[in-house]
Amino acid sequence: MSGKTQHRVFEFVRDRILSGSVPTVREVQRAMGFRAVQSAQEHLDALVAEGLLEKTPRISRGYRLPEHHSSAFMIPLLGRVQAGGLEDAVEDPEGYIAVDGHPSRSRLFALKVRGESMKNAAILPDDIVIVRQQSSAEHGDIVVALIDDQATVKRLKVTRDTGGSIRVELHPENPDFSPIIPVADLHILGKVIEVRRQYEASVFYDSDVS
Amino acid sequence: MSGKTQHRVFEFVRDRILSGSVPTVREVQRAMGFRAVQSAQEHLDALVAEGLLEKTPRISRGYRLPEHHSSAFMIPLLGRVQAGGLEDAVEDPEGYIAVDGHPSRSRLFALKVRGESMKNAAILPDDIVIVRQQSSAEHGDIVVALIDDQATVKRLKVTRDTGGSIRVELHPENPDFSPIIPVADLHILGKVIEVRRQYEASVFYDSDVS
DNA sequence: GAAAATACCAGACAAATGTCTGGTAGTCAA
DNA sequence: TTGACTACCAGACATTTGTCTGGTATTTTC
Repeated sequence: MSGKTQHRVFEFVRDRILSGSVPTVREVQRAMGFRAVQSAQEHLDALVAEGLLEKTPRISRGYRLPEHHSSAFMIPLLGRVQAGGLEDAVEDPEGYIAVDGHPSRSRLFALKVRGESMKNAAILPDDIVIVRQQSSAEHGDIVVALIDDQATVKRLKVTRDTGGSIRVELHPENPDFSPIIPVADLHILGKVIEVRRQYEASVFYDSDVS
Repeated sequence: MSGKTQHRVFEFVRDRILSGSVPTVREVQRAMGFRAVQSAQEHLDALVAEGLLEKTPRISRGYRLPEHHSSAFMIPLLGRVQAGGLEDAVEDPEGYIAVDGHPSRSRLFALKVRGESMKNAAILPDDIVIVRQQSSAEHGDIVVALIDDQATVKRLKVTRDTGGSIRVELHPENPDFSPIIPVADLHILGKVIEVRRQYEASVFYDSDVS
């Protein structure tokens, strides 16, 4: 980054892109207080030349952050996921959350965990799991599956019984719950690739305190 | 959502917005195969009227997803935090991660957890904690404190002993570890407000499998 | 000191873009 | 049949926006 103004331009553009609205050249101009469009344009060109920004020529708001600098984007936080799969649920998300560092941009969604069945895998109620959409998974993956018309988070186990036939089970990570052996078809919605838990609003209670 | 075409328009626009590039009216037109701009415009107007989209009039690519007011931004992921506090560590972050929904933009940083001392609080080694910088905290908060020139994540407990004097302890959430009762000054770096764990790269091993 | 580089400004033009008016064809209910 | 409604089309216009040419100071480099 050459100069100080350059840096300010970059910060402005990066913040705008991260917040979801790419600025126009003239918006950069105004934000920096330039009286000429060209001043902003030149800084932007310089940033592109330095590899800090990327752009698509001639299309409005065509600036992007190179992959390694952000890859941040928003994915839907779904409410109820029930029979019928994701299509309906994606229709009506509870909100959106920012993720980064994941390649499969479009096939991600987030879900709030219900119940304590994955407690021993350090996944608690109200945690948010980020899920990559896929219809199959491997042994050991934590997956979101549709059981009894309800989305549930479980560990997938694929074993081979004495007869040599393959056996698929969904294991909770909590001794109080029993494994689920799907009789019919197992509908896997996706694989959990990240877990998040926010403490901010939560209230901690400790009986030791008077 | 009125009709089927409406639905396709919404899906197209939503996917484009989530992937970071808001489409223009004419891009919607072309994607849908309309021969008139107005056809796309009307569908977009309808979606706005239904509350599925929001827009800023007269500005290009001015469509947004509702409740998308979440301003995502990047915070530094720190490497070693040692004596001397945060200042030095923030200088040289290992990288940046995207967060959203938190108000205190500038006073956030992220840290990778080492050790299993918070296992029973569902915080595992290599988890990433997002920390709000503050020098004091309340009973029950999970905090990052500087112990022996090393940043550590613990539960803060403030109790009152029989004499009535206040007693501050840092509790691990793992029976294999002992509580820390700081003799001298306790240097709190901040409060943990979020925990994240990524599974993507991790390898799950289960001895049941041949 | 001259040449090059930096950092900005003024003004313009063509394309992209949001928006408008006024159509047609089909469906559905009264 | 009529009228309302939906879904689309044709064409146009005013801004917005990316891009360009040509300028002026100031600083840096040789």
